[in-house]
Amino acid sequence: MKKITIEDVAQSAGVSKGTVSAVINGKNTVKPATRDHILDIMKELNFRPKGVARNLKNGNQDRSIGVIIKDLNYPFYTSIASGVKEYANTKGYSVIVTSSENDHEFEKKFSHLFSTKDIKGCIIAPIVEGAAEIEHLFKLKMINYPFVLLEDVKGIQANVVAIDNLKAIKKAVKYLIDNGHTKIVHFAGPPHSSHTEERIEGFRYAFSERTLVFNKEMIVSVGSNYEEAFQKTLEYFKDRSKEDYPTAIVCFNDQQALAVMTALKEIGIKVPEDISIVGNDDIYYAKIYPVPLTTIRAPQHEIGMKAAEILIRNIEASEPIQNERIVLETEFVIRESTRVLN
Amino acid sequence: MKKITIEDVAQSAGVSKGTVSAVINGKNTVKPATRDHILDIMKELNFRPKGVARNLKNGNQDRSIGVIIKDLNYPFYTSIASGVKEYANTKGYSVIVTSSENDHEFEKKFSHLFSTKDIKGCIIAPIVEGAAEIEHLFKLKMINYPFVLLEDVKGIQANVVAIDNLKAIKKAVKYLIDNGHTKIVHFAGPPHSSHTEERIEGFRYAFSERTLVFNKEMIVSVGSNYEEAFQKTLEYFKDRSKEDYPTAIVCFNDQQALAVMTALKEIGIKVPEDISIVGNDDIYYAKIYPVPLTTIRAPQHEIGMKAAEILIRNIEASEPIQNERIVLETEFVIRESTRVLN
DNA sequence: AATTGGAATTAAACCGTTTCAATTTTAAAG
DNA sequence: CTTTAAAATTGAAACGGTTTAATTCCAATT
Repeated sequence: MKKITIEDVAQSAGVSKGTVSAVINGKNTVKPATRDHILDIMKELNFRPKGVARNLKNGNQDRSIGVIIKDLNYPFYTSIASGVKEYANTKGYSVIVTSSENDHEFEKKFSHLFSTKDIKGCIIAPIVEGAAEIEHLFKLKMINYPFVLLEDVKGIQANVVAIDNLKAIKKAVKYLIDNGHTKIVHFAGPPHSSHTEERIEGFRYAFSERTLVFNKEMIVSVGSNYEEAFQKTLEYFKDRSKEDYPTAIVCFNDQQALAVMTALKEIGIKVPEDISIVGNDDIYYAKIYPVPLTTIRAPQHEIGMKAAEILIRNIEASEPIQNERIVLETEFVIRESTRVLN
Repeated sequence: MKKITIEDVAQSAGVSKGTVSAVINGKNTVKPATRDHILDIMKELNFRPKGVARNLKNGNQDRSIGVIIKDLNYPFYTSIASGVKEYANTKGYSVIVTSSENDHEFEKKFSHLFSTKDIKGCIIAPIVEGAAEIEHLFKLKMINYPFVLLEDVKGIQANVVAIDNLKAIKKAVKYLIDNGHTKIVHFAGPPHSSHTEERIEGFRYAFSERTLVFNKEMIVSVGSNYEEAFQKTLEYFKDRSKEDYPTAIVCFNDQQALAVMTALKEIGIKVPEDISIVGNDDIYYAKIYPVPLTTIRAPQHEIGMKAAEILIRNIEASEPIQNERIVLETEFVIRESTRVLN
């Protein structure tokens, strides 16, 4: 089954390629009768002009950039994407977004897809695992394809717009310590993620800066997936006597926090009376959680705006790329899921 | 500032285009010294190979489809997109999503973008306004570009995967009527949207089927934007005596319902004790609203799956498109924001 | 019937890569 | 120093449209 080309249509209709092209592009130079005839043939042959070829000659004018996020359904990421969109639109760029679903293969596929489809550049929330594969990023660099990372990736120098996770968690933990919490626990994110690592580090540092002892039972691997976090929370409390309950749990992110709180409710533990909960991200819905969530706000919109700004500057520069690295501040937002103990 | 081509690089490096091409594509036939030299020149000239041209020759293999939703931050749409993704992935298609932000220009732009970038087909949540502009859809039809609409659009015959809004609302309203609610009001969506219209119709029909009188004060235009809905709700209750309060409000969607409930809380009206609230869509967060929301569940995931299925079937068919129209059922989910009065 | 000019159509050049058969270079072997 | 095979490189064709200058068509006018 051969691909139908404009040549086939032209031949079949007994006209030249140019005329068919004129019809496709809605030019008004074609006689109505001819036009209709060509349209008929196009339909009959199921002719689908190849976009790529159409763009080659004129060098398509519409500018667009891509965003690769990790989860289309986690508001944290869509908020970032909205930020990107807002800035990009002011500069006349369209933005298209894709989700890697935390699958490395997808990240690779999409970065290739973008660079290959005349998307002028892209913003990537990279999947940073143990032995991170980064060839695809090197490939982008080779062809001078502009991109911005939303997280540091070891082994590659690139534009980065990130947040200071370490500092953020540290602030939250210190707040808890300073307000009388004695048994604080961190429910950590998915293993091998740099976010997870950074947050654990921040947690430790808070203890050391308050000259308190840290021990590794304070870190519980719970993940960020809702179901998983829910189950792991249940497990955690299952064989634990009341005296061993933590007074506060610092969660990996707001999604996990929701799972944790739901699980706690199920087993009759009250938030914040029995246990205080701190989230991370401050997604849109955190404030309307059954117990409004105390959390660490990442400036999602700003992250997106800033990344877009850098990206577009790179796209429009004629000189080779000068990498930038920007770290945005977080804000500790106190709501009702934490309480003061002293 | 002329665009740098592979020719320029070749010339500058003193080799042929073929060799440069080999370097770009990581072929191992190039002598390391040559390779490095070419790489240097590429960097120096800031050469960015044009994706479009790269794809022309081999007819790019990776298949992808696009989704145009209306709002990246409304979970209803991202859930649909996830459904699309799930099905598409099983068939080896990548999916990229864009948001029109309810702006017709964007919808037009994106549909053009997709058809022009070798995205094999697309799924559109169309903006259906009064005098809907649909030329862009006709353009797609002309070039036999496969697409699926998530809502009927008057004046065009196309693939459609929709839900029966009318029936859904009717069911909800009848439930309220049958459970003793006497003063029911509908907070309608944005004007000129077919969803808005259908829901108003459903509301009327419920009354007529219960042989009750309907009057148009029962319909209040509130919109779906959070801020707007919040304000309009405040206004609605401002100069109204308690006796004139409705016993139940049927909301346009869950986002609006949240705004309404938040506004009610602010002015001291209790849900569901004073007023019952029914949402629409059943977005992920509806069940964790401060008062878990009674709502009409649209099978978001299934909508996406089905649309993807039809789209991909169309993409892969060699015959001209046979339009399909599928209407999915909704489900009335009773939670805690409504109460029985008799 | 010849002329004219605008409308419709054509043919060829062009866009910027990749591909691949043909050629040249290189290194190893005789 | 040849020969040979393998490695590296070249150059032209190809991809499938769009563009535009040149040409043909056709109806109106002389």
